[in-house]
Amino acid sequence: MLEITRIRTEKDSIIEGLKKRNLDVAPTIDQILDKDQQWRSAKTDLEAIAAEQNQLAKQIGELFKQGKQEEANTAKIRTGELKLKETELKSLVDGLDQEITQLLYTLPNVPNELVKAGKDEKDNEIVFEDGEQPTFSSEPLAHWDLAKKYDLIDFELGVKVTGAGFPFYKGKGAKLQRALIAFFLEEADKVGYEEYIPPLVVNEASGYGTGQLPDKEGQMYYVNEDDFYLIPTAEVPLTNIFRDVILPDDQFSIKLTGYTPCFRREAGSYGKDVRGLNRLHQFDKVEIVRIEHPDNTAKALEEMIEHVKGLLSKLGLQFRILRLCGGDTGFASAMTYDFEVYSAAQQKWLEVSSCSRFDTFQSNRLKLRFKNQDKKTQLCHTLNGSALALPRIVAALLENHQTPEGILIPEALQKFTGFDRIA
RNA sequence: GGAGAGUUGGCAGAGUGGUCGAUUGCGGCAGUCUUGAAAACUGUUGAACCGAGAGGUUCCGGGGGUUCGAAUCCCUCACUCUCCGCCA
Repeated sequence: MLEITRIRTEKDSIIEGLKKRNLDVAPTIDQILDKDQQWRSAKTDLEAIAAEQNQLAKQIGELFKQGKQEEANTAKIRTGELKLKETELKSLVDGLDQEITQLLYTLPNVPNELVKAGKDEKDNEIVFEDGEQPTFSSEPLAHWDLAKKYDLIDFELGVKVTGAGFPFYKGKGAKLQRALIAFFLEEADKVGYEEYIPPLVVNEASGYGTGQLPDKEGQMYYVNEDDFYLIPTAEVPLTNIFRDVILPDDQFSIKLTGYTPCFRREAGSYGKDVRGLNRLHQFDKVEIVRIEHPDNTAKALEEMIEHVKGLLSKLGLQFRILRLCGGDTGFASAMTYDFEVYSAAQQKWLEVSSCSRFDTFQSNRLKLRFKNQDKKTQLCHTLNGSALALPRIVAALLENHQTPEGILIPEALQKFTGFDRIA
C-alpha cells in the first residue's frame, strides 16, 4: 500500500510512474486527496471537541469534589451537546478513513525508474542470457514422458489421492527433489541467509501484511475452521516475522531463507500451460527474503540476482533474465526480474524465479520500520526472490540433460543426490 | 475435548472510576567519576495522527456499552498460558 503522505507530496510522480503500468490513476489520486482534505479537517474538529470534553470532565470532577453540584450539572449539559457532535464527526472521520484506505488498496506500487512502460510479457526486456542450448541425437522427450519412463513422478496417483496438480514424486524423483532443496539451502547459507522452517499456514493478519489479502484471497487455500490460510510462498511467514517491528538502525541487512511447500489454488488455469510440472497446486520452493535500509535496496537486489544466476549456472541450465515491464510487474513490486530456463523438449521458456524489490509497499502494511539516524521511525524496504522454485527446474533438468544413457545429474547436485544419472 | 488463569510501554511487573501514557525494576541512551572499563550516581528513554507553530488527539489484546470522566465497571470476540484427557 502506498503511503498517504507520499501521495500528498509526490502526486505527479506517482501518476507519471503508474502510467508505465498502463494505468491512469489521476482520478483516483484526486479522489483520495479530496477525501484526505475532508478527513483532516473533520479530524481537527473532532480533536478540538475531544479536547474540550477532556477539559470539562476534569472541571466537573473538581466541582463534585468541592460539592458544587449545581455548577457541575450545568457543565454536564454542555458535555451532552459535545457528545452528540462527537458521534457525528466520528462516523464521518471513520467513514472517510475507510474510503481512503479502500482507494489506497487499489493503487499498485510505483515502478522503479529502470522499469519500462509496457502492457504484458511481450514488452519485458531481456537483460541477460547465459548457457548453451542442448543438442540431442534424437527428438527429446518432454519431462512428463521422462517422468513416466524412469518412474520419477506419478501424476495420476496424485489425482487419485488428492486431485490434479498434486503429484507424487517417487524413487529417484523424490531424491532429486530433496537434493535440490538441500542444494539451494546450502547455497543460500553460503552467502549469509539464515535458514528458517516457518509454519505452512498463516493467520489473516499475515495475509494482509504481505498483500495476499484482500485482493488475492481466491488464490490461497483457506482452512475454514481455524481461519488459517495455506501459504502460497514462504515469503508470507518469513516477511511477517517483521510485522509491527521497529528495528534499530544497525540491524541491516537482514537475510532469511526458507524451504516450504507452496499451495496455490490457481483458479482459472487450464490447457497446455498446466501440463506436467508446469503449474501445480502444491510445489516446493526455497525463498530468500531481505529486509533492507532504503539506501541498500538496489545493491541487495543485484546480489539476489547474482545468487540466482549462480544456482542456474551450477545446474547447467540455459537461462535468461527479464526485467518486467510496468504492465507485467506484480501489484506490490517496484521492480521485478524474472528468471526463465529453456525447456528443450517443450521449446519454451519456463519461469523459475522472480526477484522483486517492494520498497516501502509491503513495509507500510506490515508496519515494519527502523529508527534512522535522526531517531525517527522510517519504513524499511523489503525484497524477496525464489532461489529457486523446484518443479520447472526439475522439468528443465530432465529435459535438457536427457541422453541415450539416461538423465545426467549436474555435478553440483551429485553430492546431494548420491547418484550421477537417472537411468 | 474439559476446567481454570491471563493479555498493560523493549522486557518484567504494579495499578480496580478522575490529577494515569500509566509506580517500580531491568534493559537502552546521555552525562558525572575513571588512564580506560566496570560499579556507583544523575538525567533521559513508547507509538501513531492533526497542526506552520504553540499545542492537541488517540492507543493499557480487538470491538461495543455504562459514565461528565474508563487501563480500572459491563457485554462480546480473539489470542496466550496452566492443569486434566487424547495423540504424534
